[in-house]
Amino acid sequence: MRLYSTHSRQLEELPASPGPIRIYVCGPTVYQRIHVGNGRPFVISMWLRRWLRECGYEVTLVENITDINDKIYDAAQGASAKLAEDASRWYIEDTDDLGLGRPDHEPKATESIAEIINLIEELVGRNLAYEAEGDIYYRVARFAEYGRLSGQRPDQVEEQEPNPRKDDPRDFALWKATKEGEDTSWDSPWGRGRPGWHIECSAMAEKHFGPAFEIHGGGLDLVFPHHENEIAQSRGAGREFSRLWMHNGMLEFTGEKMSKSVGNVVSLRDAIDEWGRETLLTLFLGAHWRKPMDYSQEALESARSRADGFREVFRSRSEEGGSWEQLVEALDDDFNTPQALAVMHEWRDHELLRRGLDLFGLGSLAESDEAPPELHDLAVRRAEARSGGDFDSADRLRKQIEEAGWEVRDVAGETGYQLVLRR
RNA sequence: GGCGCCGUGGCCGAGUGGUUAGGCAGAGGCCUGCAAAGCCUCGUACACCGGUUCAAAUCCGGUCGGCGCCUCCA
Repeated sequence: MRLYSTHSRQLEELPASPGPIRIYVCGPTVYQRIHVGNGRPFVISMWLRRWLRECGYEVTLVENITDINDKIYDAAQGASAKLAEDASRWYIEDTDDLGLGRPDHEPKATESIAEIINLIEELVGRNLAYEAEGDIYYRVARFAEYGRLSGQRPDQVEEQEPNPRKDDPRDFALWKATKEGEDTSWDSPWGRGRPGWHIECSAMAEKHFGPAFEIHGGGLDLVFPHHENEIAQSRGAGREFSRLWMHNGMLEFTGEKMSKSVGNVVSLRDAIDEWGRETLLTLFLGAHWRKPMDYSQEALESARSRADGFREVFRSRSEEGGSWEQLVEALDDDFNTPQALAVMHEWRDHELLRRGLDLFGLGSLAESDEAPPELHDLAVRRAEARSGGDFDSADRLRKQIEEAGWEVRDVAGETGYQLVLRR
């Protein structure tokens, strides 16, 4: 199987299966309900894990929850521990409702403080980091590879607000001394404080995988500085770190990135409640993981129609044709889910299609809806009315059935019928 | 300004040198008491300008446009 890596900017062949594939994905910073865009790396990584296991790999998926962050302090107003805990729970609840299962491990930054401090000490010991008034900063200029992942050259990075504690404006914080208004902090060799934004991922990846692993994932917007800094920390400390970098494209809302800072967000919770998990997953499936994805009314309606189309297949006769190999071909080529979706649309073999949909958590589309007995009574009465030529009664009965949320369809034969739940 | 991704028929979206993508929407037809569903038929698309080639959506160069990142971001 081949996957595109941001680092090499080309497709890379995965080691042959069977073999271990360790995947670390950057999960969300939790300070409110996550939005649909935050759900994309979760969905993609869960699908990828299923597919790699299908291919015979031994996959371990670690997806962190960052529960220490400036945003949390800002949003919590003195109750950051509580907010982080609540928001972590919302995240689990909302992604659970996608029906794709859970990653193998979901470490939290707050549960990895010891590892974080150890790693920082090591970086200080290697003279890659320095202390300044209780803060610890990474010395970017000392790490020759800095900028390799993002293609940024350190001297071209725009200068930010000057921070007098930094030797160099490009240096980034590994540890921040506690400031007023911050209600969560830990002891460290440099006094009370808390980790900077990037160090937790380096520490947690190593905690679960050791010095090297196969795949690191996350949103495209994390390439710089987040992942660049992770590389600086981990490789600076002598670890090989990730071999392949997968960055998923952003969700767009009227041509603009869906982002909390832009304010054009739809929560995953609302999206699931309004459209259902099947429509949402079908929408995700129709966009290649590396490309931007349009989240719009039209796109959702189209996805819903596609999902309904699969339901229809299971309502008609199963027919031979199509092969699993078609799906393998699509997914082995950079995990091309839009191609996989196109392939499945051609399948009329129930068993084959169900297996394909199952892979993406859409096996529920194969399940038929069982109408309540009273609707069957109405449908039978309608069929009788029809065969007796009483079409006024038949139409009235059909309307009654529709009002109950179901659709009655005639099936070959005078009294045959099918009841279908309207969605 | 720097780094990167991308521009395919009404819309979404595969496709990296020659062969049908697929879906959604739409039109016509078959079927049907009428419907619904299904099935059949219908679109000759690849931003623009050059170049390479027997052959280019696909390779090369340029132009225009969109999007992301450049220390809050999935």
